[in-house]
Amino acid sequence: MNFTDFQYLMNVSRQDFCREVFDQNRQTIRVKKEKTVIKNLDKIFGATLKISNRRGFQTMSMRDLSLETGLSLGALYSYFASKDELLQMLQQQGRTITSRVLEKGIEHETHPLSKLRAFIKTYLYLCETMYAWFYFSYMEARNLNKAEREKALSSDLMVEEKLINVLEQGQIQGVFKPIDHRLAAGTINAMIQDWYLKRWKHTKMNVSVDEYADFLLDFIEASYVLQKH
Amino acid sequence: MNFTDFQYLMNVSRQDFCREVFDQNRQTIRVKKEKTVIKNLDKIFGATLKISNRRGFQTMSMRDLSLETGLSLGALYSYFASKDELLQMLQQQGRTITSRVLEKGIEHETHPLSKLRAFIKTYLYLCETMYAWFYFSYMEARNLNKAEREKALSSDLMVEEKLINVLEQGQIQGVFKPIDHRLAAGTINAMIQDWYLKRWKHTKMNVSVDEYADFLLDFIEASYVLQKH
DNA sequence: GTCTATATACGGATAGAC
DNA sequence: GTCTATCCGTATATAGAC
Repeated sequence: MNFTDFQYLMNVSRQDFCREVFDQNRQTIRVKKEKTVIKNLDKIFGATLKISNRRGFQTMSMRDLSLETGLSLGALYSYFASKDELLQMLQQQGRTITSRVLEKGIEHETHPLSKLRAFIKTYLYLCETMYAWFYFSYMEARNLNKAEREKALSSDLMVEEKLINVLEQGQIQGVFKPIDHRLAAGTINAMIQDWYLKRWKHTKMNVSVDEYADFLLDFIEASYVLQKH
Repeated sequence: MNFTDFQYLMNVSRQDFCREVFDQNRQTIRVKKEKTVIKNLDKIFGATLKISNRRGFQTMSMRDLSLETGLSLGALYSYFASKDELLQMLQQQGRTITSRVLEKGIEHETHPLSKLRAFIKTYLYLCETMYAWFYFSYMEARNLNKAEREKALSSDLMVEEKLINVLEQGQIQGVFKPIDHRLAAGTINAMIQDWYLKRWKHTKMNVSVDEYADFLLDFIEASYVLQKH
């Protein structure tokens, strides 16, 4: 699987993303026409990610958002009750997609090494597809209220748990070395997250997501794999 | 070398830190008595890091800072001309120390593998000693003005350049495998930065900085070292 | 050197017209 | 559905007393 295959398989379109948000927030969104809601939510989310990833969510004023989306302040507030709720809508939706796609990405693999490879590629490709969201989510986690912050943390841990399972199963089957799987999963996660955290650097270095994936896999396999298959 | 040795060697005392800031900012700091300045700068920096690392620098109001330091708004503004200048003072000083300590940490090593080990340990120990600053610097880089942001980026790149040099030299001498050193340095940097970026997780996992250092070294050496010495 | 009081601007959010 | 106008709280920064 390469990045093009992934995009075709997953089809994480922005329209679907917005339709789901609409379904889950019908009580707070005062606008009723689906087509209008999807069109404007798409604008709002895009603009929020764009402005926030440059200067931070707190620094983005509602007037900034109004200017960027072309919607007035009043119109914006018919899609969410508060700026904080906008943040929560964005977070929730990203988490749902992440969990769903990661599960889907490894479900058909049986051999530990194939599972590890599929996991890393799927995760990395997902980060690439939704890089603006991942960056946003990482950097704004601090600004969430307690309940939402807990959700963000456990979402990050959930990803690592999936990876720990793959590594543990692999060790039991004699494919991976007996190392500290929690630390291993943590460092692998860190390297993947670096893909979007240092995006400017990777762009400047002219590294594609597939090159980065191959590099990581070689690196990790050289350390963890006991016998090549 | 372990963490205790490092702390003794470097002796990065907060007092020295503040004295240097004072020397470099005599034109903006209106208070003249050195003892007073050092005492209060120490309070101010500590409080800024404490509050900002929980809720972000933008979100921290000058009133918050006043409350936490026990200094009035007026008093605070006799140590810097604006909130933005406070940010710059903090950034500048951390960068200076980082550069100085990293250089010192590897200068006596000659063998590539010893150099790599010394570099990783020194860097990691430095992150541990000044974890609040490193976290702050990473998360607040976006809030800097263009000139200051450039400095922050090039400081991060400087660290990676040092590492690339070590890896390249090692490859020439036949100790390390011929891999992409830029990507390698980047991922190693990412794993080290994860130490402070996910501090809550490492605390919860009860991993010491020495255990983390040993894990990283084993991991990296298993991938990069051609022949063990 | 530090304080209190305040000038001034900008933030999120809402009311009510269209 | 979307707009404009506005309320009201809080932000940074400063002036001037002590």
